[in-house]
Amino acid sequence: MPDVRDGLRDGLRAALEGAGVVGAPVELAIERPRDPSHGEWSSNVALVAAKAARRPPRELAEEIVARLGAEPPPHVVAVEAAGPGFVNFRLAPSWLHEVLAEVIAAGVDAYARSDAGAGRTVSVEFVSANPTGPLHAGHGRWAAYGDSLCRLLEHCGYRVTREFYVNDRGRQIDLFAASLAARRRGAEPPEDGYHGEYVAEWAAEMPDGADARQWGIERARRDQADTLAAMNVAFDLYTSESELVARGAMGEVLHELGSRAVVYEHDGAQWLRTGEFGDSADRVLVKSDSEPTYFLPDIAYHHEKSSRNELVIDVLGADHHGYVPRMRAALAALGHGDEDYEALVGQNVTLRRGGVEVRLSKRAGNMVLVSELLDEVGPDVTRLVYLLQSIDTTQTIDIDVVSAQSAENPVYYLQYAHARIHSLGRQAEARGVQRAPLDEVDLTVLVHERELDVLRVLAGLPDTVAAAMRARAPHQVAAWARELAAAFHRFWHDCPILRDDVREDLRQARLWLVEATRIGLAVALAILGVSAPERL
RNA sequence: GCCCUCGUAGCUCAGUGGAUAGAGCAUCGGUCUCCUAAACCGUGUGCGCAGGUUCGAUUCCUGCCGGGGGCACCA
Repeated sequence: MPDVRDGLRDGLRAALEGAGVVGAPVELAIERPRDPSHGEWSSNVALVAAKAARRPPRELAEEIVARLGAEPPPHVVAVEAAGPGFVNFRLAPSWLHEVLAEVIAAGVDAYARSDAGAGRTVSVEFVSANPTGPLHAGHGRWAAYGDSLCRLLEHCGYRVTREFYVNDRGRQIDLFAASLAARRRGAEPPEDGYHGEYVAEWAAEMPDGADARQWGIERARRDQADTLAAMNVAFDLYTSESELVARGAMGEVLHELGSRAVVYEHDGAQWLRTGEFGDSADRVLVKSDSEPTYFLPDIAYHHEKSSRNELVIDVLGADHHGYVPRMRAALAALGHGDEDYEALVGQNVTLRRGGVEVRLSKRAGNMVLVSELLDEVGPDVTRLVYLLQSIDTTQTIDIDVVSAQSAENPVYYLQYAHARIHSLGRQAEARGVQRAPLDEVDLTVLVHERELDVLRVLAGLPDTVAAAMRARAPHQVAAWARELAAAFHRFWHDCPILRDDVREDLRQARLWLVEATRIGLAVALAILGVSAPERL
């Protein structure tokens, strides 16, 4: 896809050479200045090349400007040296008309795509909630985040497998089964068991003679799968811990580690030398009672994932951050490359209702389920709310605000833009207005600042998507969508389209501008996994 | 005690090694005989504190203070 910066970069390189700066390893950044009065694009060439050139940056900038002025790159109407030595470009609106044509040509399927991933395989594990209960609002964050991250990676040319690991054996399961069985016979669950209301509800559903463990796991998994489906999240691969163990993966990986001489015995237990691979201590693989710790099957699973993927990503909650060094160490001990494993640790979610914080606990009463959020506000709002914020900060979801049918709800701003676009389509149809083919439309009539602002935002989507992918930060796409919505609302307010007093050529160009906006919004929403209503 | 993470406007949050740090909400005041006013326009003494690296730090590093999370032969 053509990029206006290519021409600017070529021009800058030539000017730099003309100025006698040769061979300097210059990181040539061309960015949008924060202050629009500094032009459309700005480069720091002179600042970074000054040292190699042994000249003051401002002076170097002046010379570059003089040389560029003599032979300006495409669309450039003025080049200026500014500040400590920036080179600023002023461009004709034609560069934005080109952007509009590109967006339309690419369409929803192709705009802002890249092949940065080059078809590399990546496994992304997320949610992986224990099959001991429904998904709570905290899990919802990882469901929304993990799935959108996958969409981002796919958009950038990775081959993604969405993975869910089911811890269906071990102590938690024992407790869950015991709790279920106890409720079934009308007794209290064990002290350290599961006391949530759902346990009693599920126990009431349980058929006579059913095995509480097996039935309970299935019940929990079905509940979680329903919730995930309602959130528009679909996993490619569920891996059951007990099946993994049953097929001998645990013994195999233990043998593999043993053959690499990184396992030793101490106090009757078998330890892995994770301390030698960057962890703060060695870890137990097999306890002195011969029972494996949870860690061993986990290693087996990660070994397997690493063997069938070029990159392995785990999405984890903050409470699991301590787990990262040991898994990283175990994978290193198994000979996997350090860069091929990524653990993304996000902060927790808290809920607020009626002005008070609701703690997310598996203990009864105040647990807020994803399914409740879904019931209250629907899947789109639920996902969008999760994705509006970086996972690096603890998120407080105010249920009253999120469920409010008012402007206070941050989701509506975005949805309203979408609804307006579709409303325009309905209006146009009702009035018999049709878009002429793009190559018959004169886009150069788009010179209103509101129109150009929309195009400027649209021009930024490919960069935004690429950056969001690299940063593993889908919320950046959400932020971009809000920017686009804002630009669109302002355009809408100032630039009528269907009104009788609008010239036909301008109307046509604006209709295409709206179509490009629709495409940009659709691309962003697809990455977020959100669909927007066609009317509010 | 050790480790991770966050600290930006009244609130909820974006943001960048650069030139005057943004958006929504809230406040106050404007804008519909006109494609959706859930919109638009105006209204703001904010990067926790102190050092360091850099031509330039809110951004990177160190320390401190404050919030959250974690430190098992539990998972």
